[in-house]
Amino acid sequence: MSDVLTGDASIQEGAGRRERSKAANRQAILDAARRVFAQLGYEAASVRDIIRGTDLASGTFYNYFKSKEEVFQALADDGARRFRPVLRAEREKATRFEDYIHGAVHAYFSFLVHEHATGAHPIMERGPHVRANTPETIAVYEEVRDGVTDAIARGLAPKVDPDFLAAACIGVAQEVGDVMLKSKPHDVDRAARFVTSFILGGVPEAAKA
Amino acid sequence: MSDVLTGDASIQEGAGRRERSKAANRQAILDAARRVFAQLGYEAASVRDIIRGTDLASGTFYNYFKSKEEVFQALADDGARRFRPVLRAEREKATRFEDYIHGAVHAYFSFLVHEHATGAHPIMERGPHVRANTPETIAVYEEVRDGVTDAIARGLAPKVDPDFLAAACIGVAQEVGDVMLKSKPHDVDRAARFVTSFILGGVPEAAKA
DNA sequence: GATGAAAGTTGACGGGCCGTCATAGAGACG
DNA sequence: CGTCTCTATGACGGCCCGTCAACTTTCATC
Repeated sequence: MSDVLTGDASIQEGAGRRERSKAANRQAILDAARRVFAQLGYEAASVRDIIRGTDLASGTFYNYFKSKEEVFQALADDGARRFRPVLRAEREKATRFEDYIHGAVHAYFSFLVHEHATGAHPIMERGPHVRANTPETIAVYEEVRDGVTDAIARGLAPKVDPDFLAAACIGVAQEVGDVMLKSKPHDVDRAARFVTSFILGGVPEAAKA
Repeated sequence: MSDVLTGDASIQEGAGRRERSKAANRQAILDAARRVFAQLGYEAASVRDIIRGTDLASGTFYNYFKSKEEVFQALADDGARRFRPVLRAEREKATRFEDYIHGAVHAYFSFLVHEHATGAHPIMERGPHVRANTPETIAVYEEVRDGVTDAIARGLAPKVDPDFLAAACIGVAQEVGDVMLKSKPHDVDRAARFVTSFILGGVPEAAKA
């Protein structure tokens, strides 16, 4: 039930009727938004489309979110918020740099496949592709950067510009992740091995430059 | 005048009045769109905003483009169309894999900095980040994949899944490119060295996996 | 040049979505 | 039960969308 990967954000039951309904409405909007974004794509979707996916009135939407963009960010934020602890756990679990990278990459790809299955699919095929830059998203970026900074400080990895390295790791993971999602069946292990090796090979070379 | 980097697409003069005006209008719309997207961001921009940036009437817009998205794609397409030959030239010029990678990466970063200076700046800071998937964009992707496939075939690089490798290269270049653009002054050489080393280190390792 | 067809431009129009707001209704609390 | 507060509602003015009939410009032909 409390699987980190699910976004159900199980509604807290111990509270007044008021608060429960509030949480339920918010969640209803988020759920509808996920469906609508998946179906029409972010661009084409309208606030009205989202609200029509619930049993709420149009005005109610604005009690919860300022705009379509804010809903999207909330969804992205949710994802990042669920994923970051996973990443951090990998960092703390690992004693070797290789284990950290592989753990993190593998976790990311598993996460990707899971989200992909949860109806986020068509959004990637349709129109301009859209990526959020929310606090939690940024936090994930920073978690990665801290991870590598930490590894360098502990002498597990050679001295490299952490900003570049974090960017490089994220870039490889994102793009290879996309390729993996486009080919079926999704071979998480193969992709993770590729990316891990690629990064681990790249780091010492980058350190020399 | 015929600098590959400029998007002026110098209007052909040897043609009827009709065609010249058509080309001029199209270009006017594209120019206005570039300005408007840069100023307001892609999301916030409206077709009306774009057309107001020209001396044309609203209806005229639709003689040239179906939608805001199509203009955006045309801009992306233009960029990709100008950049692809540069990439191909690097591929044909290079005799060693390292030279190809470095040439390509360096060219890409130079291109990035140039575009960045041409008012594409604020678009990256504002709202959800948007990336196109146009024929020419895809062609660039394929050019990269062909480049690495070719290198592998000629024995310049170890045997690796070309799709993964192309994705990895593009991912690293894109993300590190973003980081480079965010830090001033833009140190193209440093970023290019980093990415080149990273990739060249990663490839042989990835080949083992 | 004069002329008619073809191509292109224009801005007004119906329709839809936006975000707001006055109103109504549903909890909370004594 | 009364009252107060908080939330939901949907109608409203305003803006943008994409279309289209009317108009203007270009071009081929005589």
